[in-house]
Amino acid sequence: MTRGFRNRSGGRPTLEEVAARAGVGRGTVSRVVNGSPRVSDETRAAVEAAVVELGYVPNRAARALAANRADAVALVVPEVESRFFAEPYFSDILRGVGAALDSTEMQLLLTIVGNDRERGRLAHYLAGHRVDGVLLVSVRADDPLPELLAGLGLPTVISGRRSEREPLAWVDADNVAGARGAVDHLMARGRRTIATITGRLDVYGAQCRLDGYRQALAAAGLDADERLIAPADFTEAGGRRAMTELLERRPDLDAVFAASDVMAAGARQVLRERGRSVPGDVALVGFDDSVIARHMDPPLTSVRQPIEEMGREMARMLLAEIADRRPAGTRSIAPRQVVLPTELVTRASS
Amino acid sequence: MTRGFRNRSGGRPTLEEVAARAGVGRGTVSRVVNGSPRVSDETRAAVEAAVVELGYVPNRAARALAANRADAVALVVPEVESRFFAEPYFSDILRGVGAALDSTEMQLLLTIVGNDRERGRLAHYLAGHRVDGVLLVSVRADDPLPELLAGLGLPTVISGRRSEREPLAWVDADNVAGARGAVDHLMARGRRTIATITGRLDVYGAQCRLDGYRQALAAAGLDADERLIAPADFTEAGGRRAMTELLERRPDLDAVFAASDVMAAGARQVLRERGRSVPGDVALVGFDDSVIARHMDPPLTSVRQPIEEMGREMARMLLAEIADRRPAGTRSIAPRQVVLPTELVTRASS
DNA sequence: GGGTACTGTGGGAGCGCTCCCACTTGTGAT
DNA sequence: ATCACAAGTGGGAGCGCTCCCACAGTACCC
Repeated sequence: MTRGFRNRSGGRPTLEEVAARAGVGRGTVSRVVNGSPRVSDETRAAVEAAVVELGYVPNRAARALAANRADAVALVVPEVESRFFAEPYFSDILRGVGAALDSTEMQLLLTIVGNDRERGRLAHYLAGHRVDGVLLVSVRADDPLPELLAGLGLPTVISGRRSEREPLAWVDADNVAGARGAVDHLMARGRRTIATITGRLDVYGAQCRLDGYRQALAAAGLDADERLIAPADFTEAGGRRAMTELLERRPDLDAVFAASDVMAAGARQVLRERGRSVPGDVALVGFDDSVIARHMDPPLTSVRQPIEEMGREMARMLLAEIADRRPAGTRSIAPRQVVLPTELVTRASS
Repeated sequence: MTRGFRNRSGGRPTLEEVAARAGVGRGTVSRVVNGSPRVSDETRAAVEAAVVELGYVPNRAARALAANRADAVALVVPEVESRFFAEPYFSDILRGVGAALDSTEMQLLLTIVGNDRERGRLAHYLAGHRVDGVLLVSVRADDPLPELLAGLGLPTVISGRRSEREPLAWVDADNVAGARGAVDHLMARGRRTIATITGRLDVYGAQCRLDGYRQALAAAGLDADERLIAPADFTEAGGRRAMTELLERRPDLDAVFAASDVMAAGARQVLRERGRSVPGDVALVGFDDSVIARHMDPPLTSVRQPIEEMGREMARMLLAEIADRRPAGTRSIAPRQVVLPTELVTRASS
């Protein structure tokens, strides 16, 4: 069985060969493969048959070169590698992004930038026109990466606003409503003196959670004593410190809303040391619904963020943004902000 | 400031422009950029200056198309996503692979195939000539993936032989020597009745660890009682079961070598229930040096595999293999098998 | 002096696509 | 019948590279 013709790429069929087989021109095959509507049904069927018979798979590089695109997006995580693997947050995001990209020809590049050297490499890399867009996750407020990307003119979607006026396209959980829901839940359980332990208030999300706390109390016409608010920093030690303060200032408190599970864990320790039972004396609610929430004693009521869904949404937005920048676009005015609802997971601590 | 000329790719300079700037031909710039030695020093300097001035970065797609390659390799993990994130093994491998690829133009594609549908997608993807090689990690003996890759003629490196006669290029830890070292250590501590809990013996690595155990005993002229060998399956429950058996068959044993830390943890539980102290009554050694080894009570002596180094070595091998298949190759006869030494991490359990 | 061998260099051809323009038909309005 | 216009199609040009052949220049040997 001799096959006279064989192209360079090891026998892989090209567009041209498919065209010959189907008895049509190159352009037509291209249209079919790319799902253009301007092809008659019979021609389309003939081409599709040829594609299957020959086992044709488009050459990525040729397509990318001709169309001046990369067919790839990067998921950039400005975080040390160890944290990337330690936090379930990232695996959830990755799963969501992966799911959204699954039905696409888009390739996902995972980029973990742990230091400034790697940040420089990434910048150089992106300048080389190797991705069509960037998904930015877990960015600190002072990171120069977003500005850098904006400078390159690369479509970018960020997870979690960095401020109220986030210039980049973003998706975020509804931190305000989540916090409000947590406090409402506490009030519904009959608690009246509800304290809160906040995250670092230079982080926008922490600010939102505090706002939600305030809104809930205000709506219920409850005591809005500032002594019930203890600022911390998202760490366990911070949670301990804040809880200690709170107990000193308002020994009569009967509930605590912590802006993260980790801080709630710190608070729990102090509560135990001081002989306050949970939820008997003090009800406790956290935020994030992380693994530790399930493993605490008693298990912690917590506000769950739809992380995977956030990842999926980010990818969708980015895809839309990329499509919008392409010449022959079905210019769809992609949304540039998406807020996803949170969910209160009730457990024994409240 | 009007710039008369602007190419399609948004002002990114091309080879041609660099050539014009440096006053040389296209070929010469290509040679410089690709590190060919056949360029005079002065020409090279001129070109390099032009590259820097223009901020030239080669267009990946064009290069891939012209050179008929992908400039990317895939790290394929046939495992459900949750396990990928749960096991530190993968993050270590990834770190090693990343390190080896860092100095390269090679892009790393992380592919987690959790089921047969995804396996099919991967096959189609790879058929599309999108990677130059594949790194295969954590493959079960009955997985069809390796054969599939071999069929595609893709350079492939696997971590851990699947059998003694592994046809693919592989890198593996020295399981035999690791096990032997563990048992030697136990003997040096004065133990004489040393049992072992094996992994699934259809896994080649488990077989090797058992061999190492046997070799160590044989070399010392010690009791090679088959009743001291309890087969298990790498799980904690299996470790418990095996330990229970062992205690029934040889209540006089004074040491146990488990072929994984997880099984050692199971054994530890049974030992505690039966009132045997560790290491007082029974010394315990595990394998893998995983997180749980450090967190056990007492901390577990364990055989450490150089996982990150294995990842690095895999990437090196793959790169060499790919280079060997390229036409104008410095045909270097890349090694196709690498065995890396293990290391005994001594802790309080022995 | 003419060969022979290098080293260094320029540039044509071509990789497999997409884009777009030109062309052929078919359809309906005039 | 004529024109206008859409739908459907073929194929040229060109994306930015690499490969390779041709050729100039220099060096060395008989």
